Amino acid sequence: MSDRLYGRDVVAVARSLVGRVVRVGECAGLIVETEAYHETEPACHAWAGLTARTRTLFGPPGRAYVYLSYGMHTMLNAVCEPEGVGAAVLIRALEPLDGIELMRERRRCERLEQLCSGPGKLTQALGIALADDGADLRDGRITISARRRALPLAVSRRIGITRAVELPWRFTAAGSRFVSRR
DNA sequence: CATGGGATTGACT
DNA sequence: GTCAATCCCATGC
Repeated sequence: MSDRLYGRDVVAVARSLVGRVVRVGECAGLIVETEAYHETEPACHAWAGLTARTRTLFGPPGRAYVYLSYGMHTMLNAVCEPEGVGAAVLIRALEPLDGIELMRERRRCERLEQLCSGPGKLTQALGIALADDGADLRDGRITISARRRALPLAVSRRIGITRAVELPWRFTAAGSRFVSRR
């Protein structure tokens, strides 16, 4: 089941995840922005091969790959492609749905548009930590819905990277006010 | 073993 | 627009 959704081309999965719902406890949000990363391009952590940090990336699909960015922000990814291939979809922004007051407290931010409008923001809002690395996204603490809302998709280049910048592997819900950058 | 650069964010000029 | 916070880890001597 999770193999059918995640164990295939990472770019297709990145497109497919826009419009699904991420839920952690009472908090939930609609995915409005994703990016694909694959071991064959140098922006991907798997580019350097299997290391302690990227062990989860090369593992079975449908798990959470959670890592620390800039020493302070945790990033949530969904591991994709067959086991042994290093690839994942970075969840970059959510439209808040449930548990909004709790997310406001965690983020110390009132504005709905800014609660989950970035990969570091949404993990803080949802309470996702490094300990969630490797968790199963189907029946673990973090879930991504099987159902998906059909949203008009916009394609663009990935943000915040210095290598393989030309790849059009960023997918956003067209016109959404909740994406990290327009 | 020392160094430097991030799949970022928020504060500040 | 610029910049620091903060730490993991890849790279190079």
